[in-house]
Amino acid sequence: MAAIDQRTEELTQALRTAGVRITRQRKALLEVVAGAEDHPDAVELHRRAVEKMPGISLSTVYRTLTELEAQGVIQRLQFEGEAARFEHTETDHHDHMIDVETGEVVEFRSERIEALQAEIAAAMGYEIVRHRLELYVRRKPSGG
Amino acid sequence: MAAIDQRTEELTQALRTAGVRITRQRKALLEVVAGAEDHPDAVELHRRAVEKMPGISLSTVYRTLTELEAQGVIQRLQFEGEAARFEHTETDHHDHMIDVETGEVVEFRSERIEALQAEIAAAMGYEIVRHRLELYVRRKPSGG
DNA sequence: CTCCGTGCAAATACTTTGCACCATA
DNA sequence: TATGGTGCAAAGTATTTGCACGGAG
Repeated sequence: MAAIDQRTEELTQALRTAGVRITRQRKALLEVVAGAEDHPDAVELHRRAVEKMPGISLSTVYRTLTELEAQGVIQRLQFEGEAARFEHTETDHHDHMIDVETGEVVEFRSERIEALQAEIAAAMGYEIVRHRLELYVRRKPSGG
Repeated sequence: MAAIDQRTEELTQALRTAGVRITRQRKALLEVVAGAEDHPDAVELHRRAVEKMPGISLSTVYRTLTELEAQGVIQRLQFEGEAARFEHTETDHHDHMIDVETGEVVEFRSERIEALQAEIAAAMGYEIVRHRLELYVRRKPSGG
């Protein structure tokens, strides 16, 4: 978990530099976010944050998530009919595949799709600001 | 508008066959849906339905939209940070491009992207149930 | 010591639901 | 006439906000 601590420290410094005050609550949430390998929603993040900083409120979690999103530390995901989920900003952009049976979320990236999207937008006189691609999938029978 | 009336009539028959009772409220909403060339939300659909059937309630609109979605007559769209919008099910599947400045929604379709998506899912052992692709775009300066 | 952040509760926005009455098939 | 649909108001979710107090810089 040393890697997470280091990542948290880096984020802390970067945020402080950006003029964001690092409170115990924010520290706790940063640790949770840096350590999350899944795609938790606000309530789940709050649940985890409470373990590190008892008493932290859900409002503070929401407020901090908004701030972290603005600072580019995390990204907000909005899947069909679900509460918003969050993920830390990776080095690379990626899209999501959601297993409709299990709810499992798999990340993927396709340069070809990215390129095609830009091409399509350009052909219609637009440039892409951001995009959202979600594949709702089911595990293949795969012969047995 | 004869085309819309005919489309409404077709839908009415299909729904009746599927065991869905056609009330004045549902008739009104069907007409509105069949005549909508844009992507209205529930409140806007209600506004339009009231003109055809004064007194129709928002709850009924929501309930009917859920029913129409289940029957495959319409599709629910969920863009970022907006209330759900609805569109009638076209012959062809398509994706959406949303102009972030104006809010305008443009439909598009790319066989190549569709094929790539299926390919990517297959490579990971999945088959696609449905997908969602949204391009949030901005009009290009285009040398002006 | 001064703001900015926090917890709390209330407000908000969208959507769903319980219930008594009404209308379609 | 027997369901199933409707309007209304109230409840439900997910998220945001006003306010007085508290802690980070």
